[in-house]
Amino acid sequence: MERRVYDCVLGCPVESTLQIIAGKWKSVILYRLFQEKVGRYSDFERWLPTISARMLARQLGELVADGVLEKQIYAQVPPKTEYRLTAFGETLWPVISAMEQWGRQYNQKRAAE
Amino acid sequence: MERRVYDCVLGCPVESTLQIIAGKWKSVILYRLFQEKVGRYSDFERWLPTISARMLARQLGELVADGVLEKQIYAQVPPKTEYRLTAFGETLWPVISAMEQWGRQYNQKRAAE
DNA sequence: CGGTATCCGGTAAGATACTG
DNA sequence: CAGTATCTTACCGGATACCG
Repeated sequence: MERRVYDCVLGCPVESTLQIIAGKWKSVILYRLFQEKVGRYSDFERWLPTISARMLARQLGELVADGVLEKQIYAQVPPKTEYRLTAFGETLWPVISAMEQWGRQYNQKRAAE
Repeated sequence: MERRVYDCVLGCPVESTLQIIAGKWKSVILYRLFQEKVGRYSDFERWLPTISARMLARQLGELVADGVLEKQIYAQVPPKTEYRLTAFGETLWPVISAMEQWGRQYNQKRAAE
């Protein structure tokens, strides 16, 4: 597994959180999973149309490695995998929710200018 | 002014928020300002001992450009500047607060392992 | 004191091709 | 369908030197 975006150098709690959700797509992946509960690889490709296969696999893998997502593999042909939030991942809801509400306000403010 | 870390490509609210607070040091800068209310350049150098002068100036500048911080310059020798949150910046508190609480939990979990 | 200017390396992120 | 492998690019962030 490759490394994540930011190392935590100051021990500040906000830094630790950013370490998990930073990465160009992770916050959106999490946001969609909070809405949809479960997502397959091809679902994410639809939800994030401009992401590359490599980045999607990496960001999902890092979230799994961090214990935020779990991956369920069905041993069948054609293959099928499902990603969902772990109980630990669910605890991120206050963070994602706050980010969503603030971002909504911000988008409106930008649109009004 | 140089560009920020992530462009918002999907229009997702969480993305917009990440656009503002992403950057290796921004969340910590904001967190400290919520605690201290006001910070001078040299204060940040103490609070973030490992940041380079260039990065400190850049991250502060981007936060000012985004309307989150305001910069007050005193025309005197030696020069003196103060940074504080704008009213708009204050609205980020729910986000930073949620990140701080979650990060605290996470750090404890890591420490217990 | 509070910054800029310049140069540069590491790595996040992208494009494309291929596979069990 | 759900990914890897490989190569390449972009740019974030660091080091150093200098300035009003």
